[in-house]
Amino acid sequence: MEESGERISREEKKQRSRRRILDAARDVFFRDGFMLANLDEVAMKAGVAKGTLYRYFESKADLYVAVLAENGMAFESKMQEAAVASGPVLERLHRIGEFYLAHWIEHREYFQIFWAIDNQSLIGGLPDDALRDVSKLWEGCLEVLKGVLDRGVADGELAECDTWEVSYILWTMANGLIQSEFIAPRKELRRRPLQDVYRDAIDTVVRGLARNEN
Amino acid sequence: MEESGERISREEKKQRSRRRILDAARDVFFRDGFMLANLDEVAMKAGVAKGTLYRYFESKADLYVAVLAENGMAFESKMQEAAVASGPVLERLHRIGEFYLAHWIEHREYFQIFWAIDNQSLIGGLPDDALRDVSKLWEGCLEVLKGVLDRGVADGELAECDTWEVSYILWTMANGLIQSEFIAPRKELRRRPLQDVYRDAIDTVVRGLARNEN
Amino acid sequence: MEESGERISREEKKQRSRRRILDAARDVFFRDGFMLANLDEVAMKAGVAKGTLYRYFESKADLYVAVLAENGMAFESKMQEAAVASGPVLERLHRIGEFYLAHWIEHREYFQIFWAIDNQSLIGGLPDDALRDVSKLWEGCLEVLKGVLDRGVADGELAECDTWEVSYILWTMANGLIQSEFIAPRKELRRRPLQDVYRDAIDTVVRGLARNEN
Amino acid sequence: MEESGERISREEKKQRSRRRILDAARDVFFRDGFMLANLDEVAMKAGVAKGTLYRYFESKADLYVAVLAENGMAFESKMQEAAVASGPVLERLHRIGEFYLAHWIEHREYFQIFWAIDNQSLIGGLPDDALRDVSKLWEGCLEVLKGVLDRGVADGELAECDTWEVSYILWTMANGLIQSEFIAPRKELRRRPLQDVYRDAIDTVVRGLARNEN
DNA sequence: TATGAATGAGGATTCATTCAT
DNA sequence: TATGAATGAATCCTCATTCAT
Repeated sequence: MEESGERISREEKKQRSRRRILDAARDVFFRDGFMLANLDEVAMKAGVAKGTLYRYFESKADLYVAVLAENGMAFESKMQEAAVASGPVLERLHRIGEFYLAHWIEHREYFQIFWAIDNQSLIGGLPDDALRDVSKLWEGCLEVLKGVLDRGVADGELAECDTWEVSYILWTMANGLIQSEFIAPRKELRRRPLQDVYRDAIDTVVRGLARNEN
Repeated sequence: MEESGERISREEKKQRSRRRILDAARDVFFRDGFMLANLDEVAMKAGVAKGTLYRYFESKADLYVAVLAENGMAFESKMQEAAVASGPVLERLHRIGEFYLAHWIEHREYFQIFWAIDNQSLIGGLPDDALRDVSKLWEGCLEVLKGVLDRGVADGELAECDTWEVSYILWTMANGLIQSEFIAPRKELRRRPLQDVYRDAIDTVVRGLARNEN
Repeated sequence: MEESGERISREEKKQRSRRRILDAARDVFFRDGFMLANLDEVAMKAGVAKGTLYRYFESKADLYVAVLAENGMAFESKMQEAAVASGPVLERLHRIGEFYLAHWIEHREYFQIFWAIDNQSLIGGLPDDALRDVSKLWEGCLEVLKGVLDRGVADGELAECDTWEVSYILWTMANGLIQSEFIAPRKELRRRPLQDVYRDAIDTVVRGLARNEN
Repeated sequence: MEESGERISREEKKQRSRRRILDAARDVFFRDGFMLANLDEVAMKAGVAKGTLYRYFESKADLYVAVLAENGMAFESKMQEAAVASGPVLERLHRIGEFYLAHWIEHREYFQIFWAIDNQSLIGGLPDDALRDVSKLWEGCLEVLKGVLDRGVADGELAECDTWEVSYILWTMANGLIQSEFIAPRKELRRRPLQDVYRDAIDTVVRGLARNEN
């Protein structure tokens, strides 16, 4: 019992340290960017010694990737949830869109990085794993969308169309909207909530598809 | 006479140096990104001494901004051209879209940077001027689009609609498409030329607007 | 009874741990050298925790010295053996030489270290004890040689000579030969076994002494 | 004129800096060894900034190699000189031996390092070039010795013998003697100058060869 | 005006050692 | 007694910027 209690206590402490390091790293990385981020500060904010970082993460890049991966995993599981629900196609698309925008606007820093991570020239020095993971993340989104559209076409709710391409357009539009949210001056030009704009955009596209059929 | 000739020759020399520095800087910045770019290499490629860089540009960031600004100006003047032309609304939108995609895919590095420049966490250390300039650039695009749509509505070619928002959607869609072009694995999922996809997207949206009206 | 049994078992365990640590340390120290050797790896290879090392050895240097001392003791006892045997001087010198070369070529890493240990500029940070121990080791060799030579002179087998100096030369020659064995490219220049070369060298020197007398 | 004067002054300054860095590096490397040597101290002793070191040498190892190479080159040219001279074989061998011992005892730190450099485990982290250079240096010595012996045999001054092997023995003996000089306690056992011991050793070996022939 | 040598602050990483459990 | 998490000093190297020539 005592032994077990001891072990748990140590393990707990370890987990807490890891957590604090990740949190501190997230703050510093998002404020200063990968290159400018200073591990001294991360350690200080996490309340651990500099060397302790290296017991948990092999390198600065590794720590960065860990920060990103955490969000990626959270995103994926929530995305699956949002997609699983049943209902009419439009409604399902709205729901997915709502989640998608909400998630990335809440975690805007992650979006920026995921979105730009492929552009090696902006970051540089990141391990290839990170790139691959991010690519897969986007691919998953497209597949979810296509699944919904395919179902809609099969059910006769949607006009026949190239579901890959429509997924692509919808996804692309969402990303463009989110990104626009982060470009400071743009916001003033838009008076409606982003989610409403996207909802209308979805409707417009779907209507466009329907009409195309006629 | 001689003095004037000499002065001109000096001025020419200066311009040529500036040109070579900018070209070298562009190459290096785009290959390595702002943070990783090395001014030693820029100087070498430009065929000038390192110290000479500082006679033309105040700092690394200043040089970077100069590189970006050059492209920004070129883009703006060409964008105006593409927009000025007359014709039916759809055709004008197609033309603008074609130019927009073509330009940014040709200058993909600029797009990446313009698109992400406000994300401090990716770059950091850039002067505010750069950010403002880029914002204005995007604003100009939206205004051009809105002008075309307003005209279309006024002429009865287009259904009544919130032209700001439609501009926003169209612009957003284009940006998303371009960005997607740069995410390696995405390309394989799209079998049609990007420009065709965007053309259809425009049509779909416009059709959606028309049908919305009914 | 039980207590005693337990104590023995504990003692045994301790000895086994010590043994495993020394073995692991030897491997790592010889592969990477004192400075580059990593105690993490030593602990891992020994199958104990890092902290445990410090229950057996006070410091990295202390562990290193222990590794060296072990070989030193083995060498000394075998050297005594090789020298004790009787027979004509030449034969005894041959036998000692054979053992000397064989031992150090088998334990080349030890030789390298013993040979260079006083060169602070190569290692550095080692305690003075180590240096003293090694010096004594070499001194012992010289004394053994001198003993044999003195006996040879006393028996009339050898010409009168400065036995210190001849010991010195013979010892020096052996060391040079062994060292040369470890310098990669040298090996190709020598077509005969090292032991044969040394045997001839001994003969040559002894012949030289004899002739000198004449 | 002025321009040229300027250029020389700069060049001079550069050479002086290089010189000071090498000198400081030699002192520190020889006192602390490669691994323990601190470039901060080197810079300080050289009276330059830390970064300046890297304008002259690519890395710590590169600087170390430069220090060694300087001595290597000096040795080689002097060795050639010592060997070129004419005279009876014995006399030439004595002269070479005298130079060899004198040089390495004067530059004892170099000897230690050259001698042990092949033993990666003592140093570690040195570029392969260094190793190759050092090997060549020793090879050169052997070739010089063999040249002299071959000539002696050809002239009938020396008995027929395997000149490779005799070179090897003579060289080996010299190295052993020099090394013994650096093992602290040994020195007290030898009352005659090292050079005299070696001279006698050469004589003994050559006499041994002659007698062997008979 | 152009040069390029010199600068030095700044940061990631390692690892022997300690100590609470 | 054994553990292994935590420590933090130590150090190499980079590179934007300056300034004497």
